[in-house]
Amino acid sequence: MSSPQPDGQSPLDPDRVASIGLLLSKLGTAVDRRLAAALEVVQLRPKHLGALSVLGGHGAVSQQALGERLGVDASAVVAIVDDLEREGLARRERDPRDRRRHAIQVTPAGERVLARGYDAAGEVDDTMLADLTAHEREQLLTLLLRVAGTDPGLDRLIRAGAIATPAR
Amino acid sequence: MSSPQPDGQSPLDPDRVASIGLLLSKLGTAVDRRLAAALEVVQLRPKHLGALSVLGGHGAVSQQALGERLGVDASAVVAIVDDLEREGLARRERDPRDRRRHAIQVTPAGERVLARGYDAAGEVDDTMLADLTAHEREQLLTLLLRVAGTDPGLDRLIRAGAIATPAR
DNA sequence: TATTGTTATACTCTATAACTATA
DNA sequence: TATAGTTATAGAGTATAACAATA
Repeated sequence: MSSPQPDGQSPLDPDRVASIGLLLSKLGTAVDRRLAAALEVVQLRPKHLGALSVLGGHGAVSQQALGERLGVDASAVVAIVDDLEREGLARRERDPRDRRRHAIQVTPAGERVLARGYDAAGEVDDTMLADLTAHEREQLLTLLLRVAGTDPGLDRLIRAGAIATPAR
Repeated sequence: MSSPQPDGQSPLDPDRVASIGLLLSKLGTAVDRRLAAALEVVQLRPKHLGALSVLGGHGAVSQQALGERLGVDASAVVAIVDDLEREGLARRERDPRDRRRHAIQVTPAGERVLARGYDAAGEVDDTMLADLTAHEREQLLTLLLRVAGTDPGLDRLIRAGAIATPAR
């Protein structure tokens, strides 16, 4: 093995420097895996949590609007809402003022599942951020939000509430 | 348009708190998209850059070892090495001491493409981290590395060199 | 004509199981 | 028997185009 560093410092080759982008990419997939596992108890997938999260709170939303906020294609929204409706977590209702539109409503059951989904996301945070102090978490969040702000799609997603959970 | 916020400028609801995990997940996919786009000029996909990065420097590596370090399945390694070999970026050679094993070697062309891949990753970093000072980048990297350290698979990946690029 | 939702399709990525050749 | 590599296959995610209903 290569010589390890004394404390939590990185054992990276000093001639090389880490790419934060590559690290974010790998961290993202690791989080996805953990999140998917944590959501299994609620029989939800990450995309459903994202959709419920954006829908929750905001009254009725069209599928078009939901897709824009989530940054996913309209055809993908159909599949997601199909799933939510089949599980009784959301309802499609025709918008009487524009009968092309569906107004998606989260059901009370959907709100309850959403709350449990938030718990699952909180567990993932607590597990992965266990070594960080509250101050460090705050620092990390602030920096990540600033990075996300440089990406219009991410910015929209965040403003739409896709990463917000109720204060605990 | 009966949303509580007047326009798209709404900050986060004070009654809700952002999940760093959810944010990391979304950031990861955003980075993936940008990285994939930046790598198109080299006709490389992110997974190929990851493989070349782990292979580069470490002489000959078996596909088994490569898969473990990348955290991907052996069958996926076959496809990746197939791609690299077809493009002349790596070679499979039988290990004479155990003829079941392949020793994967990066070719000089592979090293050149790897260098350009690193450039692409650097561009993604520079774009997404443009608003951060050098000190803040350092802070962010340190925090992210500590978070990654809590995940055995990520830790292995990082130690194998999957996120390292040459110092610039 | 344009827009909303829908369906069909295709391509990528990932994971699993079965097969082969070597050990 | 066990291991390294390979192949086939199935599932989920994502993106595009074509279509029906409605505006």
